[in-house]
Amino acid sequence: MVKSQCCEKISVKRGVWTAEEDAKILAFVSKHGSGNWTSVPKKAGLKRCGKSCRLRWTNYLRPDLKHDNFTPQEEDLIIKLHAAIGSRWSIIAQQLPGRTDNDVKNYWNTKLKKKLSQMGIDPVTHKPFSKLIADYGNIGGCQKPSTRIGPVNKDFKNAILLKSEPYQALPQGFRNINDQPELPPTSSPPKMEPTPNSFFFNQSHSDNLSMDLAQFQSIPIMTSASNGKELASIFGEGCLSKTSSSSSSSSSTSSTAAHEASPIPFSWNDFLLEDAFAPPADNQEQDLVAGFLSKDLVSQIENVTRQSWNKKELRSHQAPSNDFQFSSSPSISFVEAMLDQENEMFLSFPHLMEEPSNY
DNA sequence: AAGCTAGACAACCGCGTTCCG
DNA sequence: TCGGAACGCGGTTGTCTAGCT
Repeated sequence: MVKSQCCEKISVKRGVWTAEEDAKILAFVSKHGSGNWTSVPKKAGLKRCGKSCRLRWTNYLRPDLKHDNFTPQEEDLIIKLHAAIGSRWSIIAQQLPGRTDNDVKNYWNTKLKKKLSQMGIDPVTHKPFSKLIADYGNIGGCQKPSTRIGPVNKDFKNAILLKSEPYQALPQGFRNINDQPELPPTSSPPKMEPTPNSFFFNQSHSDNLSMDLAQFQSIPIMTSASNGKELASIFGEGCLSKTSSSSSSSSSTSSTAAHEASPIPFSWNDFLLEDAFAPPADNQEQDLVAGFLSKDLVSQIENVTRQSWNKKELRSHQAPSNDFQFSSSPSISFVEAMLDQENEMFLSFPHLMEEPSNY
């Protein structure tokens, strides 16, 4: 395997850090500050590459880091942010003081994904597995399964296997937190339809908005970063404190403090993406929701989604983004609409696609 | 007691972006 | 403007440990 560039030049130590090495890093940083990590190993007398030193510092040694367990409030925030922006761990971590992106990522991969799966929620899309099963069933009617349906999410598969008793499978304490009935059975899916016929987050669609995470990530956020209300409205109100502080100050700290000051039991249904897109009940509630997010986060999410969108446009050579729409009927499911969109791309750029569609 | 397994988390890797000469 | 170095990020792998057989 090819080693990273900085580690090719000299023979460097790898693996677990010793207390002596940590002490050298700490002593060096306290004296010279962090930065210019490539020179740190030499100056600090370490046989590590600079990149490794930087990681050790940022992920473990920084004095402002918390090393205790994640609180339920932090869990709550991680899941909601993941539902909104996906695996942008660094952005999520910025909303959790004392936590690193690595911490958040590891916690998600080892704990939260599992918990959501046990709840019958797909941790990738934040939709109930029952809905995904229904969508796959719909696809089966018009697709060639061997060619058009991608690999099913591992958690999805696991959850199907667990589907017989998903709720009962939860630990006792977890059930107490939730205190929600089991997710709707396949026969009575949640209100998910119809699919919006545009990539734009159009207010006119908000009543029946149902979006996949990937779709959301592609959306250039059309709201004002100065208030963030529309963006904030994607979050459910279940875990928000009614005594939330003003929306001008940030953030996770204030929201966490608000949680602690006036705990309101959150609903795991909040983490279903379609619920997250449901509009707040009224303006007052919208204000409360807006207070949930810091301005920094709102603008960061804006930037991320904008960049994502710009890249998408460049790659696809599409017309301006507001012309980029599903051609499908709004009455079909989102998955079908995505497949339609993919099919259009197949037809437009057959030379770029390995597997042209026949339908 | 030994071997196995799963969970937790630290560390690494590769790639994209930013910075700077 | 360009190219290389540094940095940041997300995904993946490695290591340690506790619990179970």
